[in-house]
Amino acid sequence: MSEISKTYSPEDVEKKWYKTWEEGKYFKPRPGKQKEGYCIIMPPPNVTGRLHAGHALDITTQDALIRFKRMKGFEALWLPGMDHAGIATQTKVEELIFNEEGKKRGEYSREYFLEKTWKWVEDYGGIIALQSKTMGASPDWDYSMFTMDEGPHKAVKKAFVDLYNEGLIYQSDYIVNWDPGLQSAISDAEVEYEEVNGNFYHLNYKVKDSDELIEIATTRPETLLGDTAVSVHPDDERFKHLIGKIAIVPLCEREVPILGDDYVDMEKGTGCLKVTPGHDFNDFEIGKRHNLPIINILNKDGTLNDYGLEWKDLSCKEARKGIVKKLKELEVLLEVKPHRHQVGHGDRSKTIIEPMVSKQWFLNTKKMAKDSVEAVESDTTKFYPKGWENTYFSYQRNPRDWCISRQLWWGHQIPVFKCTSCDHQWATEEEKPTGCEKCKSSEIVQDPDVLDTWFSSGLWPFSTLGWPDKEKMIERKFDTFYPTSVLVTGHDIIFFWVARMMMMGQKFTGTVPFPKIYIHAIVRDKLGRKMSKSLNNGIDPLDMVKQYGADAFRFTLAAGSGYNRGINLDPERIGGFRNFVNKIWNAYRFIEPHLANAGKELPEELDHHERWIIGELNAVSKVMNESMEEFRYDDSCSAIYQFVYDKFCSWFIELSKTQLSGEDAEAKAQRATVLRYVFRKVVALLHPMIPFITEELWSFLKDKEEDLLIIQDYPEFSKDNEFHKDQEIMNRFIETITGIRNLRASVNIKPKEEVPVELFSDDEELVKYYSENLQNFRDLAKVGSLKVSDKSNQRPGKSAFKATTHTEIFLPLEGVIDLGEQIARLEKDLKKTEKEFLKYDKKLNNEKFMSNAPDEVKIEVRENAKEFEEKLNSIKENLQNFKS
RNA sequence: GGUCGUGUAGCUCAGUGGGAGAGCACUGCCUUGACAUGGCAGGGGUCACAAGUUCAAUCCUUGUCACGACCACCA
Repeated sequence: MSEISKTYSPEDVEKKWYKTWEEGKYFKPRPGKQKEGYCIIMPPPNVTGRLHAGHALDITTQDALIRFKRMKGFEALWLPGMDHAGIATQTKVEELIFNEEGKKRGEYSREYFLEKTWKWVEDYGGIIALQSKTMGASPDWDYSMFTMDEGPHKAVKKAFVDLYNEGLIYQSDYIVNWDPGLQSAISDAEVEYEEVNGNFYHLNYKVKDSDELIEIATTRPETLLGDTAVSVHPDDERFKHLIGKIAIVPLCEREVPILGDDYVDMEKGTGCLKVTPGHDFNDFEIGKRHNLPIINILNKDGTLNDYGLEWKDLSCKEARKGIVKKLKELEVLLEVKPHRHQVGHGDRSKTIIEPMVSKQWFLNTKKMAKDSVEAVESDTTKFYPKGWENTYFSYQRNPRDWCISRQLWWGHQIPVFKCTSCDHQWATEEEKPTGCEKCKSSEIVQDPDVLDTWFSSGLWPFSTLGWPDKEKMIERKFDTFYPTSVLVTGHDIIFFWVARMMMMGQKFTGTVPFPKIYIHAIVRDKLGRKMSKSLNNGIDPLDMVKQYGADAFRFTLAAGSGYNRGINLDPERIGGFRNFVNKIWNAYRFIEPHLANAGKELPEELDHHERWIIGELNAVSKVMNESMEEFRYDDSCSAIYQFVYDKFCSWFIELSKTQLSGEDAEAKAQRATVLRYVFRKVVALLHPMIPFITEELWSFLKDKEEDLLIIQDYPEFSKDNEFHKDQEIMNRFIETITGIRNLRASVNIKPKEEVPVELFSDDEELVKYYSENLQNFRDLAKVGSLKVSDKSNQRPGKSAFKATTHTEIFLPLEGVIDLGEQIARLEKDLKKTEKEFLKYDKKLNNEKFMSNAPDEVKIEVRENAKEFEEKLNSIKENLQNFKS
């Protein structure tokens, strides 16, 4: 035998099969027996991205699904793509230009920058797609889309113009999260709050024409330069009398009104609030209520502008120091109390966010959000696991208008034009309109801002399928694949992405973009911590693939994926599953020499063991189908693991050895046939999880005319293949063999040494079965001589003895065994069994139980009681016997 | 402050109103003809705590404690 190596080496196998699949166009959707499409849209990774553990899980769960559905006979499309990632990419290219040319934004033209960015995308972008291939991802790469491609760009324009003309997109001066690093507005969702150490500064503001002072607490003293009011609660007895008077803001000596406003919390701070509508969200609202002027004290880069007085051009942080010093000198500053509070940071830039008023584009999402909530409430779209609905609802039930404009260059430029001669402003899908639609002037300019990246992401499920271009929709089979079948993603982007797709999908296609949403876990390190650069606890998927093979890594991720929220990934576990993959390899090595002997079809007449393994195979097929359908990869993996390892390798292969090396040619051929049959099903069942080794083994197992495993039928459950009786007997047989082995070990019999065994049972079928399978006892438990009889017969004397609920097992080894030890062991067992028996017996004697419990429970308890009574009696009698 | 979630074997985690499970780790024995990335056998848990519902609670209810995620607030 063998050219086949003793251990499986993944590297060459993986390369070979990926190439074969890709070149053979096996990832292309092809119509199958289901006559239906099945489509998963891959969450498009950032064009700047590198494969990390989260992607690996994303890929594994989606790829397993798409491979499963492909084998089930669906026209399966996994549509890959790439996101232009406005902020991330812009930042990267700006850095590049700065490093190469020492120039900053504003020192080169928009055209130059975009040229550079496209070049960057071409040269370095999309590495992640190549990396995905090492994981065995099977999307149809020919279908791939980039969010900046012409198709999605047209979709973005169409969507924008429609929403604009409907009045849902509007432009407004409003307070937004301003990222001074990016010099752009960002959406609420892109702000992350971090706790930092700060201070409460207590300041005294003078009240005009009075000796009174009003004490105010603030964490940001520098913003007083933008104060346009002081506010107290209208019912606050302490300050009520000040309402209507004028306060004087220190430093700038600005006279501002003292207001009464319900928003003020009497309990907080000093009960007096300085109002800075230009730089605080709540103050902005107060300002609106009282028609206060808005003063912007900041430049776009976060430094102070002319309102900054002597601190002009300093950053807020710098200015604060100077201002505090000055306030102290002026004796305005009363005290400084340390205070921990949350400060917003840009999720990409990590710079401190300044609330700032500026002119931005907003999308009113109220109606769309409501529709998207209803779709989930009515189960038109279902979350798996269901709990994530709450997260989704919490965002969608209180939608704030979405700030969709970004002061960046990389992205979809807002398709709004303005006429410089008549001031008319309009949105159009035309890329380069020639003149004003009203006055026909050719003096027109396009809005310089670009759209939030998530705007184009929201259209992704249908823009990738050709929408809104009728011809493209036919070409890309919109009708077959939309709505898509399921969305698979992590919970961190339920709001960013899932909610937006739900809104846009319903808005523009009239239907939800997917009926199911599977939210997978977040990958963490083995201690449950998030993977991060600072902890240096990241696990590189490429490393894992290299070390253990893609299959083992995939199986580990799948086995850890169900309805859980986190996967704690420990490389040691991958090692464990690498061993499993190797086990499969070696199971094949065992079967291989017998393949030539094997028939194609399962024989008509199966023997007991064969019926048993077919029955177990049937059962595991059922579990696999059901669990995959519900995204319970964990259940799928443990079911197939157990079947392969335990049922197939430990028992069926072991039971087949004697047969296969025997003289009976017919029996040999039959067993070879069954082994081949079962193993072909096993690799098919496993293929979605571990595609590489299964494809490799299939190439040895398949008939010449058969195609690759990737498009073979997935094994199905069949009523004809249920063999409950054989499973029951086999389970008892396994218990008996284990019992014999246990006894051997307990009296230190060497593994090679044969022992005599006597079995007693009142189960006639079992007695018959034991008698007909003497050879199996020899093979599996080194039984030299076996005596089987019913319990009416005389038991042997001093022996190693064990009772099961159905069989008494004796190893008559007088002289070898230590009787005292045996008795001690039996007494321990007796106690345990007694306890178990009493548990059931007590119930049977409990009137309330007997009158309340359902019949099937009573029957079961009665049976259990009987079984344990039998075991109990066996132990008691024989113990007595040994003692006498 | 709110929402959701978690607490089961040394570790990582499944699970069920009626007999406590898996993988890894651990112990002992085995260089057995597929596999030492292996085989056989084994030890180990008051199912966080308390009360309640029930004939029956690890599972349902309430409370307590601990932990986590997200959201909001933050003068």
